[in-house]
Amino acid sequence: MTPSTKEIDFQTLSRSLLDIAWSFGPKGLDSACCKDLGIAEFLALDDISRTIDYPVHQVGSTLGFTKSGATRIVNRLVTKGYVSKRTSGHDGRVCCLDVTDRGREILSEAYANYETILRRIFAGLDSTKRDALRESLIQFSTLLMQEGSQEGNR
Amino acid sequence: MTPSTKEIDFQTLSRSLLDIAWSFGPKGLDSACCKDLGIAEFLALDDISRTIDYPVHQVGSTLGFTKSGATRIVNRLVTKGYVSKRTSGHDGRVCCLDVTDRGREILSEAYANYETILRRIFAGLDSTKRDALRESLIQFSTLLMQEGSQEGNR
DNA sequence: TAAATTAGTTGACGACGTCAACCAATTGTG
DNA sequence: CACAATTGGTTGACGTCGTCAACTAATTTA
Repeated sequence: MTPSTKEIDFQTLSRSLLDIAWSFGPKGLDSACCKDLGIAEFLALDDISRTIDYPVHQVGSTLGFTKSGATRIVNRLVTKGYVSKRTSGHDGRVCCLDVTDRGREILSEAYANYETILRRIFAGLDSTKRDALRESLIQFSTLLMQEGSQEGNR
Repeated sequence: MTPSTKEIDFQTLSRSLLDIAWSFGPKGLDSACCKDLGIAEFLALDDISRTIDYPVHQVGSTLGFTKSGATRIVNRLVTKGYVSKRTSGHDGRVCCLDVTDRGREILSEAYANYETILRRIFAGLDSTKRDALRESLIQFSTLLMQEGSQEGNR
């Protein structure tokens, strides 16, 4: 039986998305761009840098880790000097995370590395195509995040 | 200093791509769609299923693993019954990998799962937008793969 | 023909994240 | 108000994953 065109499209798309994911993973750009940070650590550090009073458990719930796993990730960031901890004034149980200056540097460097590579990837496109592609990727990411949020509410 | 618009765009794009990657990783769709396969195992299984006489070392070089790492991945697929091994007739050192019927079933199920989720993600878009987005994602994946190939040649 | 190279494997081990138990702080209930 | 229940974070034990280095066997090279 020959798959219908529609089915082939979704398989190609799925595989393409998986390839994209793999390319940004530990074997791909993550190791090239993020120095000594795994992708989970990088995302956690980025989130922490954008939010005031970011608690440990938020690392876990945002990225899908257990409390214990969140602690491990946070402790690695602290050990590396990219994040510091302090107790929340509002709740004595809560441990708030702040990005350090060094952490901000690391983030900047990583984003600069990603930019360099993305510019290279887009180099063969005219600016209209490039912008369209960029918008699409951001749109898809937004749709994915929304889908993930809805999944979480089930 | 206020970042220029251009810099913000690449940072947003980078973060979006990382979010996409994370969404397809072990904490995201991979666990939802691929049963007992990690993303590396899934990609290896998919590659093996598309190629005749796929050797173990190809698993390593395609996905960025050492020989040893490739052996581990392959052995896990064999243990799960999704891949079988045989010695190549052309070269007694080489171990050729074949996908089993069970392996094909697993791939089909996983792709069906991805399709279901992608349909849901695209549900709010009209078909023109949907097709454009789909094309863009496949295009970006292709560009990424090409970039990765050039990197490999350096 | 022997040395060098290649394909694949294996033991040891470090990195990562889960589970379960634990402690302390806070919230909820009677 | 006192106590039970819940929440935030940590820690030891442990399983999974992939690397390194050493090894064996097959093939290629000089």
